[in-house]
Amino acid sequence: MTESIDLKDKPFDLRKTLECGQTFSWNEDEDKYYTVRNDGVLKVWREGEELYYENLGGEIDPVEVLRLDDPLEEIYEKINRDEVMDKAIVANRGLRIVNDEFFPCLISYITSSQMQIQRIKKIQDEISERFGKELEFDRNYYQFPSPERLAEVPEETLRDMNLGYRASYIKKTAEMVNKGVVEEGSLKKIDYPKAREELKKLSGVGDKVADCTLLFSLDFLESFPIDTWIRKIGKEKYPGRYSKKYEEFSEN
DNA sequence: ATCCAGGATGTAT
DNA sequence: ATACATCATGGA
Repeated sequence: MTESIDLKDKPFDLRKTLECGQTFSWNEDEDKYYTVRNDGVLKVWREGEELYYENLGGEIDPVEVLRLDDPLEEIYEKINRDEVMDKAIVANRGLRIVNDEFFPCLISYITSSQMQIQRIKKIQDEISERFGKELEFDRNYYQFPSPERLAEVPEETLRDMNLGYRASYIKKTAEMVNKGVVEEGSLKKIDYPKAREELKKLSGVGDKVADCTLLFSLDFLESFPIDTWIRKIGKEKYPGRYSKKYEEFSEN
């Protein structure tokens, strides 16, 4: 059954949101985007001021996973403090922070170290197709594998997927999450600094990967990940606020 | 051929 | 605490 959401007075750019590189859990097929969660698939597409969506085998709420209720206009007003921010807002209007699943999000950002976005996406898809559960609806879909499943994949197999030195990080982290060393439910109950320290116990998880995981899958909107680009732009545009120390720069 | 891409880790200051 | 080399691999 197809349903729809009215996007009038609600800035939302579907393509920018799903292809800017914040999430690696969405794919495009026949002009519709889809994502797999649990045993279901959510498809979304836009026509004019309507966002249409369809659930297959589950009930995934697009408002939740695409954060459609975030008050973007209010946020724009609040952060529009200079010319630089104004340009950024205009150029990326309608780009929303997504709400991803914890484990796939975590693994994708461990993969992301020194990689290009399209490669991260490719590897994320390969992991799902090779190790994830297959779902059959109008066609075949693949879940991202559970921690339990990914933990039993040999490191050598991961290396064969051109993950390089990240193979051991992923292997170890999958094992740790599977053993419950770090647990999603617990992370959501503690505050940002503590959750961040917990995540950094995982192999291959440092400041940046921890912040991305916290922001995109655990609702910690106070997280401000600093990648090479943000660092570069920070140096250029905000020399006064810039700091070599990750946390200090992030807070400014 | 050389450099860089959504960084993290181990080791030496 | 901070600086540096090192870690695989693909693409420009």
